[in-house]
Amino acid sequence: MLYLKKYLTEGLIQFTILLSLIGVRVDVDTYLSSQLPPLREIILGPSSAYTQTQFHNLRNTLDGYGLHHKSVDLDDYFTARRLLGEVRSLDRLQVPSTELSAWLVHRDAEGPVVSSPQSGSGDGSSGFALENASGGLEEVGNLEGSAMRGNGSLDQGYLQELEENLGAVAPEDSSELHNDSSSNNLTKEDIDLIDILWRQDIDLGAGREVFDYSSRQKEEEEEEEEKKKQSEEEEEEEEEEPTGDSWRNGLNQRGEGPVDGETGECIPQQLPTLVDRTSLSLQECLRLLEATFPFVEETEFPGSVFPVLEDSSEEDPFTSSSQGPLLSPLLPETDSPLDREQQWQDIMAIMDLQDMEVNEAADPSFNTSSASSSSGVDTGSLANFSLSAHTPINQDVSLHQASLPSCSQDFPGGFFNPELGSCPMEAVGASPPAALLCLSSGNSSDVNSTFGATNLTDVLLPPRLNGSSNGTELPDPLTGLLEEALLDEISLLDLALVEGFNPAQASRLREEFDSDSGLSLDSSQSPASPSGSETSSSSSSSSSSSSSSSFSEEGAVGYSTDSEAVDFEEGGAVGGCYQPEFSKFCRMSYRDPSRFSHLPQLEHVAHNHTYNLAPSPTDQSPAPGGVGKKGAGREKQQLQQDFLDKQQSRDERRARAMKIPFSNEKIVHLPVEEFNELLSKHRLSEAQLTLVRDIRRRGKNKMAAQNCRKRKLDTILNLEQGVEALRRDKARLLREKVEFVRSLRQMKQKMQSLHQEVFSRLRDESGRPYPAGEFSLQYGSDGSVLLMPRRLRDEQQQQQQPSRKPEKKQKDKK
DNA sequence: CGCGCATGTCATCTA
DNA sequence: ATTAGATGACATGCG
Repeated sequence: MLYLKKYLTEGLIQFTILLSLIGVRVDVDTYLSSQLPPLREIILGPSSAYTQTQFHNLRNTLDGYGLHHKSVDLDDYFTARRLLGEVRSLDRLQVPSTELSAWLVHRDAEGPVVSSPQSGSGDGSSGFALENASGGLEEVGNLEGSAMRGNGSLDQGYLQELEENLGAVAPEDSSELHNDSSSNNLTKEDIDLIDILWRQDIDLGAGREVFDYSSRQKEEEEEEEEKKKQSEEEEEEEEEEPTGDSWRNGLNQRGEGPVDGETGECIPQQLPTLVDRTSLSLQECLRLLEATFPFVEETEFPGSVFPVLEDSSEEDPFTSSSQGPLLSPLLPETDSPLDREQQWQDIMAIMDLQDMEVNEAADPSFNTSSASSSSGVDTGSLANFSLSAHTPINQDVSLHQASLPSCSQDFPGGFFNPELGSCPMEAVGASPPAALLCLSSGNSSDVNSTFGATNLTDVLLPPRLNGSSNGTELPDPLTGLLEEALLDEISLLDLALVEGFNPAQASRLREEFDSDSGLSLDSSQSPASPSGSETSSSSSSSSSSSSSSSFSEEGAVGYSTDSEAVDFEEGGAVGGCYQPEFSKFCRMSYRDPSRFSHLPQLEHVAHNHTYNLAPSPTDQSPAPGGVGKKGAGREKQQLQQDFLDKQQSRDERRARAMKIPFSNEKIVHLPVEEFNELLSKHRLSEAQLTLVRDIRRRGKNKMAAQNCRKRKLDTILNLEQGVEALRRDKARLLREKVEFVRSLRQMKQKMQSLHQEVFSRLRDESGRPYPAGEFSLQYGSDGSVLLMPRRLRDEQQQQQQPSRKPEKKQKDKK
């Protein structure tokens, strides 16, 4: 449990902060309430991910005014607020809400697909399940378990076959699929372009709403379907023909511009991209699926992705699979911490990815700082995308998002369905075409036909992004930026984030571990390091500052005038051997040389800049003891007097001239009551009283001015520190983002390949492949896989919309 | 002599 | 109303 808590806390908080930094309101409940109810309580603990929310609450409710302007909290508050603002200003990102859709099918070694579309039933539960040989829907279970079952399950041989064919078969299929549209042959270059487009599809990350989905209803529906299946099987078979017609009808409609089931808007026709650059094994891919499914809200198989399938169905491009596969659960229901960790990593990667390319395209600093590397990931793909816009073959390549509100396109790329928000709208406006092109990377011929074959990359992307390419190898874009020093900082920052995103703590930790920060921050941090000399100097203020956080609190509150030092020079009052420097040192404890010895500009801070006032009559009056002296004695005394005059401040000399019977230190530092008592004890003339009060006033003000200046200095230093910290944080975040992008890219490639492969092996009873444009694989929460007509699925989704929230609440209670 | 810096001082505001 | 503290502005001394 502790492990889980730690991991979730860290991961979720980082993730939350990442989102928050880029302006996305983070609602952790949305993620966790339905899927991981226990984790919610965990995260809502002291180290809550809501820390930032609390911070916002602080800003909203108090807005800083509730804090005393001298308090440390205020400094922390402003510091945190400033830092947060700077961080937010680093990248102007818009993270789209994307969807994550995943599919997994179970192939039956025997026979054709048992189930068939359940259209026109009128009961709404029209999706039909693909039964395995044993009949009935099969729960998503352990992958190996399913495989070993042999009959009705995916056997190992098939798994291996899939795995082996992932790299080769898929591109083949893609080429065949593309044949129908425009190009017959996929050259290597074309495949590269497709791959590039795939990479560009990276930013089509999954949205949070994906994880909101409660598929319990689908479970019930599946069960209901299972019950109905036996009775309606015959009827379904009868309806299969019209359903098949409906496919064609739908495709015909699609030819005119298919209508999105939800939005009713035209759906640009998409062609599939079947490029596989798998480096992961099929098992890994399946694990990934398994990790993803618990959060899959909407399983959607690309409908218009395979428009070609309908026409080419007779050709049966999927010759590799002669057997009629059945959908069946492949996902193991492992719940090990590792799997859960995998899930979180996947989710975080997906979510964080959303703004990746947008950021890269919009953030000049990013591109400049990591010109060669960052572009290697996405810029390269973008550059190739520009090529693809001119290449006919690329028009057949579909990289799209299934859930685009206006132009939803169904395609395996819809695994990660970003919404329009991920597109840098400011570049081309918020028009859906632009967004579509931005997100789907100019994927289909429809896109080009609809919006012209203009090279949109010129519009959407900075020019330099179009320069580099290759897209094959993806060097770390931030290797130049992120140096080894950042590694340590990452952990520190993460720790700070977990602890509540306290910039002060983060920076403090950072300073503790990062000695060579290169900043002149030593002044603010030095109180802690040379504490030995400091504590010995009876400097209460400095000690207090050293114990507190590093952010300017010492400047705010740490300059307490050590009244205990008042008595220090008592007795040496007027005309005595009073040492102004020493008294000043004691008085202004923050002047501890150890603190400022690091600052060159403060090396001479201890200078005694006592003013030499224009000699007043009292000042020129000789000291009482030296009036009647003669010769060397008098001269000596005069020299001594001059020395004292130089050493003493104006007020001290004045006090000495006015024969004030107590030291200036007392005058200045005594509390009001004691000061008044002191005045009452001594019979002083009006002039003396005035002088004493002036001395007190000036003394107080002098200290106040010193404190004020110290605060200013600390503020400046802290600003420098904050800027540096933000730079590092930014670099770290960028690196993490790139890593997430990589991970997600691999995931998507694997997912698409797997899905493509599995779906291509599906055959209806007549041995024909199912047209992907008309059917979609849909997953239930229990792992069951349904082959469902897309129209019916859309209807179900619409019906299920209102009941989502109650379901989530129910799950929360569990 | 002018400049920059540190410091002191005053006036003013605020709590 | 008084006091203490904060702070901007200015003055002063020093290198």
